[in-house]
Amino acid sequence: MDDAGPIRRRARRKMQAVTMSEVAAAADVSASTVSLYFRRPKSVSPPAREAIARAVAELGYVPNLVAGGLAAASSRVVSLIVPSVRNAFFAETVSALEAALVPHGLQVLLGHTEYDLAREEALVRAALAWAPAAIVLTGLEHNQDTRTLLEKARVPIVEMWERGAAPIDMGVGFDHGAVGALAARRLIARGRRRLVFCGARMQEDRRAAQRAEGFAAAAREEGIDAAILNHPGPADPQAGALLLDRALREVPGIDAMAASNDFVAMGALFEAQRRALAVPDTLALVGFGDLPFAAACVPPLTTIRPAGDLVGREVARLVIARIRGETVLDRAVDTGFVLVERVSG
Amino acid sequence: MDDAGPIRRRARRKMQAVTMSEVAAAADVSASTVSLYFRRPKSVSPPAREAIARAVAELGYVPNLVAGGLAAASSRVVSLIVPSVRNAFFAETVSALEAALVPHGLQVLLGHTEYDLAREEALVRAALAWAPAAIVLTGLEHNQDTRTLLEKARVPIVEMWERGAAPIDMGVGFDHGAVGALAARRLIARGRRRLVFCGARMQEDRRAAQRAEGFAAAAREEGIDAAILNHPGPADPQAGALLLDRALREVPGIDAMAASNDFVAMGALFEAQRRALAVPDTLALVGFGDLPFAAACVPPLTTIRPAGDLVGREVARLVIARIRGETVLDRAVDTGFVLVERVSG
DNA sequence: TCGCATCATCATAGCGCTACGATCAGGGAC
DNA sequence: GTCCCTGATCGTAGCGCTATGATGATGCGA
Repeated sequence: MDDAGPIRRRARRKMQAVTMSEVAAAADVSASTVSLYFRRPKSVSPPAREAIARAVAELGYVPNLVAGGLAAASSRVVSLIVPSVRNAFFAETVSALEAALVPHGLQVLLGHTEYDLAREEALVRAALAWAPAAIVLTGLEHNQDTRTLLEKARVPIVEMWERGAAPIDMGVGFDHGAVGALAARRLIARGRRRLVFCGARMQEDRRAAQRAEGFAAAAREEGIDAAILNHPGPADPQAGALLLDRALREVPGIDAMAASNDFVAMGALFEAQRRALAVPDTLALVGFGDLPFAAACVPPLTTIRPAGDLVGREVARLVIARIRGETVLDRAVDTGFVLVERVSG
Repeated sequence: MDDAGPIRRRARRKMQAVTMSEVAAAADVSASTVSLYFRRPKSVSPPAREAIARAVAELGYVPNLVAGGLAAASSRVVSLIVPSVRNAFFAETVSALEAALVPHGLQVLLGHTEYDLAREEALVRAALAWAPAAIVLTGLEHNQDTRTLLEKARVPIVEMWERGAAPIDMGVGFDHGAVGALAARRLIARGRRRLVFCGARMQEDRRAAQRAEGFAAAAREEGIDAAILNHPGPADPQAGALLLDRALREVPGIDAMAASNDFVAMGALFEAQRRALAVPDTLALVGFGDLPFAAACVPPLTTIRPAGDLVGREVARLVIARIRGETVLDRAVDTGFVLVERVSG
């Protein structure tokens, strides 16, 4: 019952220079028409369209997507969660994905898990707070809380860079076990019998571990007992050098090595060169990634190329289709990989 | 005068599962208190705090930052614009910056210019639409429209990875000309006289061009006329191989080469190996970046290390200080660089 | 006892936009 | 002329939150 009467309140600070209604006033139309002009220009008559365009240009109007997102109950943001952009694979995917989304007016909100599932959960929580148009994350393994959060969210979700178990919503990736198997079969077909898989950070990088397992399993099928060596640090050339050194000591008669990625392979290549160990004659070497330097190495590196940019583009395709309300039939896209036969192995 | 009367409207679709007022109801406090709980927990009494925490956990409440951003006239987003995350330097910076911002509840909105100033302008426009807490972009060179947009925006702005002209607002980076000069002086001090700078994409990558110019200028001071070679494609090892090939043909008697980055240097190293050209005896080689493989090369690569992660951390420091309303005295931070003396040059 | 801080809590008015439904003009079909 | 359809435009009611200032409750010195 406290009808307080005409209390004067201090004017609230204005958030932005030019608002939509100011544009509307300048163009002599209503705010609704200006809004429509941005969302469906074709529904606005040419004269009004022109007047609004002129007003927008003159006033330097920039639409406020925060307000738009709130009103529309969904923002034009795609939340992207990867282990690390310092990893060349994810950098490529992030780049391709962003490039494919921008033409559709979508922007990328980026987060890094550093291979930590708890951090992933925090990032998913933060992502959800933005009412994103979609959430893209890496891999099929998540915390139970993360899963629950994602399942409850009525948002398109894409899990990428892995294939196997059913995705929560949609998936884009390939079978890492098959990559490892391909490397093993390649080396065996070339007459190698003492195989080692050298990986880095496999205690965290589950996909690298899958490649290692696929490698060992395929070797076993051929009656060969392949060794798996892990370096706990980052997957860089130094790890490759260290791993080759260990392999040489721990696996007598080693004649072939597969690396969990091309940087590791390159490190092994350099280490072999330092030891005057002939590649591929004495030691055959297969990498993973076909990173830009693989072809330039001496000798050129045989490697398995996943389509990192294709992953990004396919993710974008699914996301855009879902935002448009189209039904997505292929909810689990296989982007595959190819063996790039060069000289090293 | 159309007092329309009690028109029934259809209920608007609810945007999210649990709202703040539902949490408030469950915790038996007002929505204001819940809001305060999230913004300044210490201003809420312990019993209320506990009740709210319980309600949040039970209902699985996730705050809506879109609404918060609108009401508070600024969002917890930092817009980050780089040429490309496929570039290892920027990947490192993006990674370090994101890691430093997340603990402060800030998220990164990422955009790639691909070295295109028009694209940069579009990205700045899109960034502004999010009322970001800050805008971080790469380099000091921008379109006139971009500059105007940024100057008008009342938002902290950091220009990174370059130093020279005054930044629009704040700057974090180093002098690329000095990097080139350091490379030249190093090679000359080691007795080299026929110098070449090999760069890639320098028609677009202005900072690489600055390194080239600094290199040539320092050589000139020593009475040496250094050549500059540019490869228009991406700065990868293939470019390095091509450039060394060209240098060998176009610069008779060449005895030293500086590369615009370590990938290019690595390509030159491999090309030298292919030609049985001794490094450093016949050809000295200096790179830029100290990327993870530089130390692992054969021979280990002498290179100049910029502090890519430091750039990210310093940017974060400035951004956070400004968001907190602190005065930033050092508006142009020099992150410097160091010569990493190894074997190649 | 009063007066005046201090602290915790609350009610309210937007932030700038979009979705919805209403309105209005113009154009056939009958 | 009437009816209905279509296309363009508009007014309004929120979206979920935060900033602001008001309201009580409590403590403390005088």
